[in-house]
Amino acid sequence: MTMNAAGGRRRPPTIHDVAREAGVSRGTVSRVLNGGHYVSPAAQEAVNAAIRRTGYVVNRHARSLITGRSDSIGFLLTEPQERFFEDPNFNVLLRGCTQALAAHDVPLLLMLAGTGDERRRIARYITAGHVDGVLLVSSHSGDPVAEQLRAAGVPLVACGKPIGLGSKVSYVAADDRDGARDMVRHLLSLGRRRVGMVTGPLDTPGGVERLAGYREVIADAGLEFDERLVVPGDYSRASGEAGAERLLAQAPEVDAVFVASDLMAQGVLAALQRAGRRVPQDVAVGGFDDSPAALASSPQLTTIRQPWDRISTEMVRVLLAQIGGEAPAAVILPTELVKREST
Amino acid sequence: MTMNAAGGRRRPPTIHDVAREAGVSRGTVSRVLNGGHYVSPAAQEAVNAAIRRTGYVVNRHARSLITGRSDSIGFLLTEPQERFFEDPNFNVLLRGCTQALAAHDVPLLLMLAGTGDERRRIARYITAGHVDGVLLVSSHSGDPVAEQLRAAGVPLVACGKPIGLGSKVSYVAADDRDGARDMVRHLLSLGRRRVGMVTGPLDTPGGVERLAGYREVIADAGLEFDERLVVPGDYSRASGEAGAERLLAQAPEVDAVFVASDLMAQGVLAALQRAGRRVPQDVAVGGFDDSPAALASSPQLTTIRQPWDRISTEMVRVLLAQIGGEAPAAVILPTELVKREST
DNA sequence: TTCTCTACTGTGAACGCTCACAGAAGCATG
DNA sequence: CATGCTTCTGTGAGCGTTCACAGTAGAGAA
Repeated sequence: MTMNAAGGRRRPPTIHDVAREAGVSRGTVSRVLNGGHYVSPAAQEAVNAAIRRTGYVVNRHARSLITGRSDSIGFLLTEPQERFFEDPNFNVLLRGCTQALAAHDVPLLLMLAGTGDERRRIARYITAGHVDGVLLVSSHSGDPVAEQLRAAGVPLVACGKPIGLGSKVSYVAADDRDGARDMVRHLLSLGRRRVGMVTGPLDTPGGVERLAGYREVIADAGLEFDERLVVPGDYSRASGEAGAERLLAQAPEVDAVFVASDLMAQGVLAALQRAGRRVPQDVAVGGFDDSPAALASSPQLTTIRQPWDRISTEMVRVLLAQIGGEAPAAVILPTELVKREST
Repeated sequence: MTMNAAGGRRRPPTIHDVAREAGVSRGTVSRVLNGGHYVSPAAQEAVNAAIRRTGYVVNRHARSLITGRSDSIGFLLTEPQERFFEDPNFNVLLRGCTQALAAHDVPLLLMLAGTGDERRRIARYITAGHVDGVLLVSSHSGDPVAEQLRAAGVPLVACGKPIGLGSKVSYVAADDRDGARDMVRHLLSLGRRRVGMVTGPLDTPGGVERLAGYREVIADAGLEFDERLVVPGDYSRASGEAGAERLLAQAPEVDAVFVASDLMAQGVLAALQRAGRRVPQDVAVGGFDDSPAALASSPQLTTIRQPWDRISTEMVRVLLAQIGGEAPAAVILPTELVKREST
């Protein structure tokens, strides 16, 4: 147990070793490590060479102990676990954030809060200062963890506009309403006049906004809003399937459907197929997200692309800025209509 | 910047504060924190009360600095990113590991190594000792990162038997061969005699083993192995679709297909449907994984359940044991046949 | 009583780093 | 030649913990 255990690792070089190797003091090495201000080019070079020779890597624990920063951030998901399993958008977002953070050399701690116990544990962990900030995915309203973190003054950036939190919390979101408008306009431009909708959950901002966009365009086109054409969903595939069935029963004359997520749209496609409706000939179907599911389905889905790359990049940028002392910010990014086979 | 910045957080209580509050010394508090051996019940109680009163949470950085442990582990995914986006199994595994680690109060760092640069950065990060061990998902052979970590003596547990790494690396895997045998036996028991297969990638142990199980049962049943009935896949949905098309072209008399993953099976279902074959009447289809995709497809897939809960739990258990000094171990877990609509 | 053993407690040092401060050197200005 | 300024460098202290060690108190044995 002392010295090197079987197959053990040698004691890694410290800033001291580098200093000795470079013929300078600890302070100088530290300055080089932290931006190199007030360091002569000669010393700069000597230190860098010594770092390369020794294979030195900074000990983040020692650094954190004194700076009070942890130099790591948390990715907190408080969605119910089913959505996490089912929805590839989370993976895309997660990957984007990981990459964006990697560029800043900041590790990402994954925190999945399903049960209440987990929530409490994670909240304690975060408020104890073990992460400098939190990327939050929690679209439903009234999330107690989010509120607790906000109250504790933890830098926070939400994905999508959070409902119920004060306006003081940063968020990055796609322009849901505008995307919905684009899609419904597109469906109308195909000559469809009985355009239905399967909504997202209406306790989420995305769900509300996409429905609002639909209503606006229907009204602008001089069409009457028909309640029978709008059925509720919860973003899950199953709810899309059920929604389409209900839609067909309530309003069999429907000739197009705007579905508030690709995952639900998959369910809609399945239900339409079962009912013998051809897509897009009989019913045109438009999704939302441009998730991998949109390409995997057949026919491939026309959909609204959410700029996930930019969303993740912006979330990280805003969070790091906030950690650096800047004020909270809201960023809304444009969406894009992607035409494929289903319309 | 000194004292409390605007809206800032107060300096959290230290072990010192707790000691003073409890009327004992730092050492005693530390002992309570680390298991409570050689501490009188009275002191024990006083310390716990003081911790509760002060809201003390241990400073992990200070602890890590002296112990040399980071008390965190990495979840490293070196799969190509497409699979990560597409395959819900990763999410299930990730969630399982997160939960299992949470029970030990160990945070999980997510590391996604797509490009070569990312690989190098992550390898350096890990070998620098910033995590105590690594949960590895990298099913393809010849993974340079994995080999590097093994060589550096980093505790490592792979998900699935790693090809090409020395036998010194721990792994946890489902019994792929046995699962395949069960499925093919099941298909034969339905009276099918022209049983095809879409394999997984044959540079992965899972791919190899599932094919081996198929061959064994075909042979045991006194049937002849027919090359035309076996087509290669790579676990992706698209490859399942292509595989089924090829299978129908090569051996139109096929009356059952064992597909090496549920995701591919979704593709197979789509291709069969397009070709006008009814499932299961004309062709029975069996998948592998019991991923969420199996329930989402229609008809719902008969499949082989991989015990993901136990896999993740065991991975964490083995890894922690190894960090604690135990020798590497291999764990193979039984699978289970789940009958649904597709057979 | 005296000694030994066990159960428990306190104290200094150290982990590797950053930060504030004190100084040194070079150069221009009075 | 003193003075100030700028640029650079080294040093000591300290971040919050654990660990090894030294010690104390009480119980039981000699």
